[in-house]
Amino acid sequence: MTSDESRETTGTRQRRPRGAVRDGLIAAGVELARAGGPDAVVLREAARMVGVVPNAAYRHFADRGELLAAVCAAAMRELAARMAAGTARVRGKYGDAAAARRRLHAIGRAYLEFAREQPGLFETAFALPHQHAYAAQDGGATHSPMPLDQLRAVLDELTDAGVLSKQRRPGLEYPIWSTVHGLAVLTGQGPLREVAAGSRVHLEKVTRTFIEAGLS
Amino acid sequence: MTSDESRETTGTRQRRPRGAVRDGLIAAGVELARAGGPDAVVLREAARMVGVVPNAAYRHFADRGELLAAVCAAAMRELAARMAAGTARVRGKYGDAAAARRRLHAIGRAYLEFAREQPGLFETAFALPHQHAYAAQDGGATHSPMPLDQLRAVLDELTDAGVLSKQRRPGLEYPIWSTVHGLAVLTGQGPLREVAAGSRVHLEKVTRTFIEAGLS
DNA sequence: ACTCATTAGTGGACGCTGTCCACGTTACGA
DNA sequence: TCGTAACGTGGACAGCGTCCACTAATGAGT
Repeated sequence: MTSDESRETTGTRQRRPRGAVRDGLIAAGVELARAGGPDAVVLREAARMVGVVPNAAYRHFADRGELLAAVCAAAMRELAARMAAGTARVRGKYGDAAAARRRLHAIGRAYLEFAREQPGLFETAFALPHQHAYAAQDGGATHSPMPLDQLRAVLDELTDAGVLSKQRRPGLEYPIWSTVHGLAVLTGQGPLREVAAGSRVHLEKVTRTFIEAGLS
Repeated sequence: MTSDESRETTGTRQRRPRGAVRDGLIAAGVELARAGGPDAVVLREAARMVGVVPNAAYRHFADRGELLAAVCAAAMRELAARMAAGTARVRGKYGDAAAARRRLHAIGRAYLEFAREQPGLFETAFALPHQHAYAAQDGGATHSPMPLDQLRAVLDELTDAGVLSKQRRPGLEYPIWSTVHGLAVLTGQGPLREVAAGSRVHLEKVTRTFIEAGLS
């Protein structure tokens, strides 16, 4: 009604600034994933949200899988940021045993919180299509380290603090990550989803005790 | 070529025995899931494999989700059967500490083996749509207990054998299941999928040590 | 400043999917 | 035996991912 004259004939309606459509598609995809998981990232809908015709997306992504890969990377970054924020809130300088323990707990708590509050994004973060590698698209912004690296850092600190013996340290990040991730998945969309509704704190406490037992 | 006369007009080509179409659709869905995970369970393709028109499926399932739910249940049953077979192979009578430990190990090993050898079915087993409950369709065949129940039984045996103290026992099935499931997911389709290719046995050994530490 | 190749967006189409409706046929209980 | 409910069919629709041909804006090189 206001200005319908700009696209009188055919061709381009109006050109967005450099990379705006690409970023917009990813942002739209993130919102779709937030609401409905990776399957909800539908190319046509994302294009609609950006205000562009579906085919325009093919100028920026080879196919839907490539768009989804970018959305997955963004979701993973949001998870990493959440974890980093969680550990940053813990006071106590590096090497203090109690503080290091609290940081490990904070990492796990942030992980589970994210999985619970943003189930769609959490699922999407791990739904990277097998074909499309991460593409390491560094947009200039400085990101938080990946979950595995953050966990490694805390475990190294626990070793330096003497809480964790050097003998037990190697490779310990894998079973610990597995435990927390498994709990997130099983209680999120998995078979424990009703169990978790009633006794979430109990599950978390048991898991925490279990992990701490695995340290020694 | 042989007998094309049976469906000269319109209507039913030929009627299958009672429940054959339903069972066939589930079986076809299982094969699709085996090859490509839950997203590969496409209603029309399953109907095609059974040799029936797509709409026939709607006489047996309300929608695709309900078919998928049945396929998920079948996949979960196959996983449970695999685990039961794994523990059944372990010799030693109930209450023997060493045998109980071996049974716990066998359960976890079977779980990870199934996830690795049948990634599509494994993913599908945990892809139960949120709307459709399990529907507990007991076809008369006797099934193995669900994974959680099998794990509980072994942990109870470990308690009876004195390996696991009664104090640590309550709720321990959850973190242990989480650990094994998390490892399966992360090394299967997750971020550890290349890591696992080279050092699978190492990951499993570290995880086993971690779980055994959590018992005491 | 003007040209011109590259880039970015449009319009239309195709095949595939899940799902609905109306119809005909078969089987089974009354 | 008959009628009714269960079962399978045919045709249709909208939405999806993707391909092709076309056009308008952009920016580099002269």
